[in-house]
Order: sequence, then structure tokens, then C-alpha cells
Amino acid sequence: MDYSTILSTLAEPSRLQIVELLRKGPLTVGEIADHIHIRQPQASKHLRVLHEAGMVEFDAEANCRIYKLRSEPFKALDLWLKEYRDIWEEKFDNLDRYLEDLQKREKKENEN
Amino acid sequence: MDYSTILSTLAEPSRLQIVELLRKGPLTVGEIADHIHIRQPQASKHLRVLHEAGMVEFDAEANCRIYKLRSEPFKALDLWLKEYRDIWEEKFDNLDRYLEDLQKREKKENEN
DNA sequence: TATTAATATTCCTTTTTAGGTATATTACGA
DNA sequence: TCGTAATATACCTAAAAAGGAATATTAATA
Repeated sequence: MDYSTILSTLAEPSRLQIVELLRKGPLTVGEIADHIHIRQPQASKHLRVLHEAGMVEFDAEANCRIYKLRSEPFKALDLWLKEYRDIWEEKFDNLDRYLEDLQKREKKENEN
Repeated sequence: MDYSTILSTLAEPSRLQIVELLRKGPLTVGEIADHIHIRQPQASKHLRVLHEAGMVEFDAEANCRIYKLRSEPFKALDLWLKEYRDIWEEKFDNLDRYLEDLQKREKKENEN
């Protein structure tokens, strides 16, 4: 599962709301639809997308499904984000002007 | 700037590539287009979206722009993700079955 | 077995968005 | 000032995705 899929799945506002909601605990489709004020078919469709992206799973109890978050995609996102941590920990800013100048020199060279 | 905007901006594969690329250091539009094999207008358009989402900024040098990442959106994402950290730190799993049972009881009560 | 509740799916329409191509803009240099 | 390089924008088309409404599915239960 690639990052684009995780990100686009989370990007849709209703789905983001669903995820925020499920953070507090597992819920059924109907409960989710009620909480975020969407219709049941839309809730099912969003949950399908979330499921296909591996972001939720469910326990089937009789004719209802109790959905809950899966941890893997969040772990993956966290791992990805870690790679960017040096951007805001000054390390990057120190290199900033140096890299700019470096690439300007490289470009000049390529032109010759 | 809301999370949906940041997420949908990052979700587009070319833009994600641009961000990964800029992680290594600032680059011009042309360099970005070359590196990820897209045409210049497409690069400009993606950079516009990234800029509007506050994810990049640029220094104008003569008639070229040197784009680089901004840290704020990444900090924001990290902060958001922190809220989910207890999902994969067992805390959630312990509550799991308890919450399921709880809501089943609540539902039964509502039916009466 | 007929009914009902919970959920999923299908079909349709609309909106959004991305790529392609051409063109506009901006600033530098001859 | 004319040409050129770097970038941005406009316009078109196509594809993806979301909501609405109706319907199908599934399982419990009377």
C-alpha cells in the first residue's frame, strides 16, 4: 500500500471525520452516518474506500458491522513523516543557502 | 490551513514525488520537471498547488524560482498523527472489546 | 417463511482535477 | 530593443470521485 493511497483516502473530508470519530472507539455504520451527518450509503462507500486502503477493519456481528481503525497505515505515515523531521529541526536551514549556491554552480557548468 | 488540504495536496503522486525530491534540497522548476519526468507546465501547476497549500516557498532569482519545502505543514501533520499514536501503542487494543460491548449495551437500551 | 433492520451496491449526474498544447509573462543579455 | 530562457497561465479534454436515490443483500426474528 503506497503513501498516495493512504493520503488520498484521508484527504476526503467525510473520511477524515470518520477516522477522527473511530479514534475514540469502534462504531457501526449507522452510528458513523449519524455522527457525521451523512446518509448510510455514503457512509458505506467511504468505509469501503477506507477498508480497501487498509485503514479500517470490522467485526461482523449478526447483520451489522463494527468498524475500527487499523494501526498499520498510521505507523507507515509516521515513518514517512520521520524522514522530514530534519526539515524543521534546523539541520535543513543550515544547509539551505549552501545547497542553493551549489546548484547554481552546477547549472553554470552544465551550460558550458 | 486544514488537514484535508494538506493531505489532498500530498496525495497526488507527482506532487508527492516533488516533495520527496525537495527534501534533499531546493530546486528550480525546470530541474524538478526533469527529475520526475513531467513537462514544465505540469511542474508549475503542481508547484502552484503546493504553494497554495503552504507546503513550498521560493526565492526568485532573476527569471527563475528556487523552490523549497516549508516546515509548517509537516509539523502540523506530525501533531495530528501524534493523536493517533495510542492506537498502535496497545492502549487502544486493551479498550477494544470493552468499547464494543459497551456500545452493544447502549444500542439495546435505545431499542427499549 | 415473511418481515424487518443493517449494510452494501448500482446507476446516474455533477464536480473536481490532471495532463496536453499553446501562449503569456518576466527578466536578462547581446 | 530584440531575442531567449525560465516560468506561469489559459483553454480544452478526459478521467476520477462524490453525492443522491433506488435497490440488493444478509441475517435475525416473529
